[in-house]
Amino acid sequence: MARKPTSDSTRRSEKSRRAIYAAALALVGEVGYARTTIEGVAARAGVGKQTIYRWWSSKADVLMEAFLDLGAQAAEQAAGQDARPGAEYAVPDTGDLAADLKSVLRATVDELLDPQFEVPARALAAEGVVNEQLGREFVTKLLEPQLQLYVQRLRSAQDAGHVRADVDPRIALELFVSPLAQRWLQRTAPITHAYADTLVDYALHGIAPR
Amino acid sequence: MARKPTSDSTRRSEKSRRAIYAAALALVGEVGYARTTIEGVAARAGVGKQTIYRWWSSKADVLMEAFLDLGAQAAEQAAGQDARPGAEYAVPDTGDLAADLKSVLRATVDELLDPQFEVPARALAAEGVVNEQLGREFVTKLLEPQLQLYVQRLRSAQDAGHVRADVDPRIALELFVSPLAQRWLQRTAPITHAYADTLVDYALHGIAPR
Amino acid sequence: MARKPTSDSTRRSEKSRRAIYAAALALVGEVGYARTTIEGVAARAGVGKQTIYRWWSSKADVLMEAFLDLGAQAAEQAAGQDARPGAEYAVPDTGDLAADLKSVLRATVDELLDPQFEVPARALAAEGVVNEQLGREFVTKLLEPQLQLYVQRLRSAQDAGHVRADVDPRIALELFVSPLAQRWLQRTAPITHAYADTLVDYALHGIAPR
Amino acid sequence: MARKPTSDSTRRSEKSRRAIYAAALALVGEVGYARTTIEGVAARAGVGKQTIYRWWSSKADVLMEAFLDLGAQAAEQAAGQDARPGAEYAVPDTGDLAADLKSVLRATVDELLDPQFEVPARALAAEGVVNEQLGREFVTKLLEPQLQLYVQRLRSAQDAGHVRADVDPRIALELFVSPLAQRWLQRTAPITHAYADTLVDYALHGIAPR
DNA sequence: TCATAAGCGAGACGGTACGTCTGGTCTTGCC
DNA sequence: GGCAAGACCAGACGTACCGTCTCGCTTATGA
Repeated sequence: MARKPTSDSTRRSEKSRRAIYAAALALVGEVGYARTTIEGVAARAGVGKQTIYRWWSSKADVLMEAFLDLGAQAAEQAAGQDARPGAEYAVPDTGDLAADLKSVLRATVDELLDPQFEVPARALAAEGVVNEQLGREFVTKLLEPQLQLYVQRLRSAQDAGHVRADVDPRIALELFVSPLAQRWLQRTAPITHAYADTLVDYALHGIAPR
Repeated sequence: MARKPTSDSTRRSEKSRRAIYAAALALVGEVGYARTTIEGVAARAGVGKQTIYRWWSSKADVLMEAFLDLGAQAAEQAAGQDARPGAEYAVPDTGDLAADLKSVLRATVDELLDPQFEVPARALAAEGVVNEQLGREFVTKLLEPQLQLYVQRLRSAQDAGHVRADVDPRIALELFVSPLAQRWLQRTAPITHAYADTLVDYALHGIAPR
Repeated sequence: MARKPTSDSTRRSEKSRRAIYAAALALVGEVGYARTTIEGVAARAGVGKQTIYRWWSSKADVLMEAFLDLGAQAAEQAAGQDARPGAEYAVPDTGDLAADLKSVLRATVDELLDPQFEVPARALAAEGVVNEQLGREFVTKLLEPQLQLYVQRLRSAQDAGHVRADVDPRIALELFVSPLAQRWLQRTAPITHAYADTLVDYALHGIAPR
Repeated sequence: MARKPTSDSTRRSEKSRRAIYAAALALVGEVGYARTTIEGVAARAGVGKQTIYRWWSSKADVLMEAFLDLGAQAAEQAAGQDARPGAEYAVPDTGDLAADLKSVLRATVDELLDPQFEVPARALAAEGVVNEQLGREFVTKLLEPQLQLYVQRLRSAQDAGHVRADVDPRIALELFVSPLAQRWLQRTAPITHAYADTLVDYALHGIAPR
């Protein structure tokens, strides 16, 4: 997404890059996405505006990379050795599918409620709704890798006979992930651990009488 | 949301109001939400800027009312007598829950893919993600009334013994509605009638072996 | 010169206009022409940039009008009744041509050495050297009207037989005016009352033996 | 004016110097002084910006040296042996002062009308009006040496009794040189051979009846 | 003869100002 | 008093250059 035709990127200032990420995330957190401006980011980062325009094509683009970087850094910290970006954690596989899914979904609830994560994530998600290019990048780089972890766990559950063989795992995971996502994105209702548990139970056994 | 303290509203120009709605929807459709400006709407509607600021507080606010008006008009056309805004249709109740849900969900798929609907809806949804006040209004006035139709149908199904009594209908409906919403909002995957059907089946019977 | 296509100028803010003139002249006096910026003028005048760009096409244009206004105001003050702009004073006509010319030329020397006049005048003159359009306006509106006063006095002297009839007054005046102008503009040598007197004497009687 | 403390100047690239002069003169001729930029000169000369900043302190400085170099080269071509910079030619001395002055003044008219000379000369003159340091250098290096040629010729005329002994030659020459200079600089009126002749005649014999 | 230091092309950097665009407010007639 | 029109103050936009600062590369001694 970045407009990097000019760069051999050798001479790029690492210090500026980090300062810009930090400033962008801080400003979005403080005044929101709409009132975050490139000028503001540049001023806060102690950087010329051109240094931003040289490497990124838009405010959304800067924030996206800042957010990806934030995730990458968090991952590095969490597992110094296991730093494959974008696939930081796997869904646990204890053999108890319901428990494993609930555990991860509860962690997701906690993350979605963490203000430090929430504001930039919301800003990116909103921009992605309206800006197809950025939306697809958001999905490809952030969302889908997370969802694939569920796909893996569900496949393993199919092998163990805990999920029907004719079920498509990529669709199945949406039964409990999407409701959470929609409640968060659109604020249709509060999200809690109990709610997460309920979603998993309903998704596994359906709502019709057995 | 509108800032109507000034107005006596008696003298308000109906012609201007309709022209503003039309201009706002047209511009959003043509150039997208971000590049739609109050100035542009005013110019296109042949209206002074102040006439917009007098009755609405923001670009999002204008678009929201324009969109609600669009829905209301569509409803009036569809059913001259049954014009209760926001609750135009009920989910059909033929006794076959799966068929009824699939039928409505398929209609929703069609609507989400209609470009005339898609662009302003997407714009409003995006703004709502980031702007809590507008988001809540969007949910209250547009989304939740639609969802309550499913709640009614699910309650009726519970009465008929087709849905377990201990199931919360408000959560249950999210199993098939939210995945569709998320695929549309975030473009994680395409939405089709077949997909809608699958969601209903999975939601009713779960993904675990019976 | 101003780019006034938009304006009916009825609604133009007189207060802003005067504030802009004052700010422009003050800034040019304080930091020089090159370091005077439109942004600076706007800020100092407490005015939006667009209000400047709406009525003037360039920094030079603003300064030119500010300078003309300054002259007009000075003239109004000097002679409340005799406020014909651009032709404020006539060269005196006492019958003694040499004395009359020396008197006016000495006054010009004083004006050229007045810092309040010098800095903006120099800035305009410099811009006019390089910018033909502005240069011509400068000459037409400021310089030539002044020079025509000398033409009138020289014609009167011709009638009185104090200047040869075959002499072109428009050229003749340059013999004493242009040397002063060049010394001032290009700083080739200092300008004094004595120098002014010498120029008049040389011009009247030539440098060749009589 | 150049900031040469760093340099040992032995290692200086002659090729770059010439390329910079050529690029500067070409650009000033093509787009004018204001729109000539150091970056543009560097790019056109195929030179790094630092190579310019290393040897010159400003745009005006570069152009001044380029212009001096242009004059020096012209002089070298005109007289391979007589290449004293800045004092290439003397005013001819045929004994007929009027004829000698007219001849040189006519040549000056031709030079001032030569576009190749005019644009950079105008740019330098304009800068000099506003920038005292450069203005003085311009006068010292270019203008005054030329004027001194007239001083010499007028002294010789005084010796021959063709100019009054009490006349200051440095002032006298301005009677015919400055009008020409002002007409050129400020475009107050056209300059022609006939005009030059008239100036000489008026200056020699005055405008008063003899 | 070869390291070594200067000049060099290139271009990223922190800045400033440009001229444009829009936001939201205010003012002026018209209806 | 609502309205169309549009001037006003404010300030962000994305661009162009400023003058400084590395970066490797070439080149020309001088140890």
